[in-house]
Amino acid sequence: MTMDPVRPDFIPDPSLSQAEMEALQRDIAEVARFEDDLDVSPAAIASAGDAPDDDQTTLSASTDDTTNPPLVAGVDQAFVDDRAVSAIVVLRNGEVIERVSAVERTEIPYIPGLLSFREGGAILAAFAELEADPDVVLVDGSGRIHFREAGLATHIGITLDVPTVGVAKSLLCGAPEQSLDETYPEGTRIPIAADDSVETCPDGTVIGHALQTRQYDSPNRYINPLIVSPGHRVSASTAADIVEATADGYKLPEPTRVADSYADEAKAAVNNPSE
DNA sequence: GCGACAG
DNA sequence: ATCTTGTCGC
Repeated sequence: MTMDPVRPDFIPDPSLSQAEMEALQRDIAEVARFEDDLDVSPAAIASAGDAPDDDQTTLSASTDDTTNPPLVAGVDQAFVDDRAVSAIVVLRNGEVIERVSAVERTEIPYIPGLLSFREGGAILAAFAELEADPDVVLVDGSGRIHFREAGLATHIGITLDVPTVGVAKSLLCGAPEQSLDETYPEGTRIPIAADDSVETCPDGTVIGHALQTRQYDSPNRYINPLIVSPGHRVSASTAADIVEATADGYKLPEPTRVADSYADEAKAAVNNPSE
């Protein structure tokens, strides 16, 4: 029971023309669902260290959530020449229960807006090796915050029909409701609204948030917020809730951090076939 | 034409 | 993303 495409017709094909890629993204955006349709509540997601408790403070955690802790996966890529290394880790209660990786040749260069056609193949190859069935997947990059509302997280979510969240380190498009050049305290959420750069939905639609998962106490140093957006089957606010629930003292949520280091490890292995 | 642009 | 030394701060 591995994760294979449920919608083969949406698999990112790097041999398509740019116009065809964009057309495919519009089709994806039409079937993408930026509403909650997942089996877990953010409150039931425990980070490393805090195991589920039975007091009544975790209001939205159901009995089932406590019995079957949600599985949260993180995906990240590293590159070696013309090859992409995709790493996936699956966490339960903040602990890694599975990790897989795959290596695929990159067929096209990085083009803003078409990232899934460069990295998608390696990511899907890695998912085909995964045995766990994650409740939600954190993908490095944008989801709905995309020119055609079909960023990497959305593309992967639709192809595998799994709930996904896009976690990016910078803003691809859209208009923050407040300047992102200021220093904000931890927990700050700034809505990102669609503007003229998002051609598939009405201006003003909230397509994601800038989320300050970490911030320095006082110095003249500051940390930029993460850019979080729905991939598929998750709403903008829940996407932010999930990232906040999986953050554990660092800017990046744990699933993403762990996938990050695993990708580096897998990359080292590609450079050193001996190990 | 110019600017902007996840990883 | 990747190439990289030093440096600031807890």
